[in-house]
Amino acid sequence: MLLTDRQVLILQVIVDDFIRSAQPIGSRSLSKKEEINFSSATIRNEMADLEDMGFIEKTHTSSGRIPSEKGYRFYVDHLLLPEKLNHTDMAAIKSIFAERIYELEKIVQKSAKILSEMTNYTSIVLGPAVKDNRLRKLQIVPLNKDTAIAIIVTDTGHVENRMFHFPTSVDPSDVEKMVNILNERLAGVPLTNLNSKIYKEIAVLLRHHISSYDTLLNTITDTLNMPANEKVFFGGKTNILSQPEFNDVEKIRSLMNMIEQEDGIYQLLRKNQAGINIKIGTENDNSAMENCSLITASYSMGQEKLGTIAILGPTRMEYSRVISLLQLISTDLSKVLTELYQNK
Amino acid sequence: MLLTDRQVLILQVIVDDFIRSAQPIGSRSLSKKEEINFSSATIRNEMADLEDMGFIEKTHTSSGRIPSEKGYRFYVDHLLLPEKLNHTDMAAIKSIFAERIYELEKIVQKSAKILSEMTNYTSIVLGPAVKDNRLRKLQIVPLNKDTAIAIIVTDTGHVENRMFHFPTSVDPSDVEKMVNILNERLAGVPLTNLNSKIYKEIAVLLRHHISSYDTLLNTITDTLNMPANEKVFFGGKTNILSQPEFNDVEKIRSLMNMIEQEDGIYQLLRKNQAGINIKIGTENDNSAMENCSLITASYSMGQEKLGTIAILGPTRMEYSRVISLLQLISTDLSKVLTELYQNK
DNA sequence: ATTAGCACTCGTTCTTATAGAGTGCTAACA
DNA sequence: TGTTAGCACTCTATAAGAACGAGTGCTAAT
Repeated sequence: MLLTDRQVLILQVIVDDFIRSAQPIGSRSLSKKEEINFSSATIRNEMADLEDMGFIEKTHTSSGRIPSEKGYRFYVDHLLLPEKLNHTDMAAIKSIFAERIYELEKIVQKSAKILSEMTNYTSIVLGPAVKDNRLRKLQIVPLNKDTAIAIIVTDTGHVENRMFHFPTSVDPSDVEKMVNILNERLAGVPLTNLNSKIYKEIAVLLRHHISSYDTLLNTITDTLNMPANEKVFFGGKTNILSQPEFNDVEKIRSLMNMIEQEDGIYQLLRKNQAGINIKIGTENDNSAMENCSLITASYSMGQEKLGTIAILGPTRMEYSRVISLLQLISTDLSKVLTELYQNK
Repeated sequence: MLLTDRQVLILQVIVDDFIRSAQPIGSRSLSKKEEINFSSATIRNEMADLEDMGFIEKTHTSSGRIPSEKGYRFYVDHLLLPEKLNHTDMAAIKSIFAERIYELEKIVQKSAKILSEMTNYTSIVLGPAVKDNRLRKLQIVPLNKDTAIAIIVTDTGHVENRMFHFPTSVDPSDVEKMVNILNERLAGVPLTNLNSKIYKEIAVLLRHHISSYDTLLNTITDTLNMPANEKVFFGGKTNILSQPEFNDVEKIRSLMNMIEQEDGIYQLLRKNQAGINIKIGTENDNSAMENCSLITASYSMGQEKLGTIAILGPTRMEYSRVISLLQLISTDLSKVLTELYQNK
C-alpha cells in the first residue's frame, strides 16, 4: 500500500502542474516532462493505481487527472520543499515593519494587507486576544449627569471603551474615589480576572469608602464584562474570486457569505494549534470551504500565543510559497511585538 | 413630448412588473392586466413611442420591454406613491431602538443590519463624522518610559486613541501639566479646530509652564491630527449577489471589489445632500454600479447633519418600499440621537 | 516490466432544427 | 382618427446531431 518512488514522482508532478495550470493532466503531457523518462502507457498504469488508492481523480471518465484531497494531503505532508523566497518577497515583508507603527492592531492589519497582495489569495488575521491583556488603567469620563464612558487601557496599548448609564443618585466624587481604588488594586490584572478579583478582594474595601457602592459597582463590573473576542481582519477579500475554480456564482455566494459572517471564520481559525496548520478542503468542516484550503500560523509575544495569521485560497494553492511566507511573517511579527511590548 | 396619461400608465405598469419579476414585459401580458383596457396592438404602438422617447428598451429586437434608466428616473420622480409600511416592518424598525444601546456607533450599525435584513439589499451607513464632535476630554496614559497613549473622548461619547512615542528627556510631570492645561482650554472645541486653537492660543501659555514644551507639543498635535473620516458600516454585503441581475461572475467581482474598497463607497456617499437622494445606475458615476441604484438618507442630531444611511440594490429595486423604510429609519434615528446626546 | 497501438469515452464546439414569445406593420373597423 | 385583429418576421432558448480532440483502458509485442 506504500507508494513506489515512481508513483510519488508522478503524484508530485501532477500536483505541481495542476497548481500552476488548474487543468487536468493527461498521461501524454506528463510523459513530456523533463523529470519523467517513461512512456505515457506506463504513466497511465501508474495513474490508475494512484487513482485506486485515492490520491488523484478524474473529472469525467476520459479526462486527465487532478489531485484529490488525499493527494494534496500527501503532497503537503511529504513532498513539500520549503520555497526559497526571492528578494521582492523578502522586501515586501520587511516593509510591514519598516514604518514605525506602534499600535498592535495596525501592525497586524498591515500584515494582512501585504500578505494578500503578495499571494493574491485572501488573508485573515485573528487579532490579539484582548482578554489576556492586563489592565494598565481604568478611567471614567462623565458625559452628562447620568452617562459616562468607561475606558480601559491594557498593557499592550489596546483601548476598549463602553458607554454606560448610572443612577442620578450616585455622587460623582464617589465615582472618582472608586476609580482610584480600582486602579490601585487592579493594575496588571488580566482583563478576564477583573470581575472575580473585584468581588473577591476589593468589594469589601469599597464598601468602607463609598456610600452607594452597590449600584455603582454593579454598573461598572457589567461594563468591564466586555465580549473582547479576538478581532478578525481581512486582506484581499475578493482576491479568491479571481481564482478559476470560482467561476460559479453559487460557489462565490456561499464563500462570500461565510467570509462576511465573522463568527464562522472565527470558529475556523481559533481551533488551530501553535505553529503552521494546513487544512485542506473538507478538513475544514465547512461546506463553503469545500474547494478551499486554509493555512494558519500563530504569532506570539514572548512565550504567549497572541493570535493567528492565515491564508485562505483554493485547494489548488501554492502551498510551498504560502507556508514560507506565513512562517517568515509570523516569526517577524512575533519578534517585533516582543520587542515592542515585552521588555519595557 | 409630454407623456399622455395612457403612456404614463403603461410605463408605470412596466416598471412595477419588472421590479417584481425581473423579466421583460410584452404587450400581450400587459394587456391582460386589470388596469389596462386596451388591446395589445395599441400597447405595442404606445410602447414603440415610449421607446423612441427613451423610457423603455428592448433586450433584443423581438423581446419585451424593460425600463431604461430614464424610465426609472421618471418613475421615481413622478409615479412613486409612498408605500404604507406594514406592521412587521414597523416593528422591525422600532426594534432597533428597543434595546437600550448607548453608543452612537452601535445604534448606527444595528440600523444597517436590520435595514439589510428587511430589504434583502445591501445597506451602507456612513457613521457620524467624528471631526465635527467636540472635545470632552483628552487623556494621556503612559505605557512605558517612552510610549504613551493619547485618548480623546468627544461629547457624543466617541473615543479615539493613538499610541505615540516621546523623547525620554521629557519629564512625566510636564506631560501631566500639559494635559491639564489642554483640557482646561480645549473642552468643547470641535476636533477639527484643536490644532489651530492650540497654536494660536495655548502655545504661549504652555511655554511659560513647561520646560521641554516644544517636542512634547509637536508630538501631541501630531497625535491629535487624526484622520477621522466617517466610518463606513455595511449590512448584508452579499445580499445583492442573490439578485438575478448578478448571475454573472464578472459583475459580482467588480461590485464586490468596489464594496471592499471603502474609499470608493465613501466618495459615493459623501456627496449627497440632506434628505433622500436617489441615484440610478450610471448616475452614480461608477462603472461597477451600472446595474445598481443607491438610495441615501441623512440622519442628524438636532439641526446638524451627522451621517448617511443608504441602500444599495439593483436598478430594479423596490424604490417605494426602500424610500419609506429609509425615511422612517432616518427620522427615528435622528430623534433618538437628538434625545440621547443633545439636551443633557 | 515496459511500451506501442487501438478502440472507446466523454467534453467541447459548431451546426441545424424547432418552438415560442414578442414585435412592427397593414388593413379593417367604430 | 384612434383602436384593433391579423400576419409575417425576428430573435432567443433549447435540443439534437456531427466532428474533433484529449485522454483512457486494455491487449499484445518487446
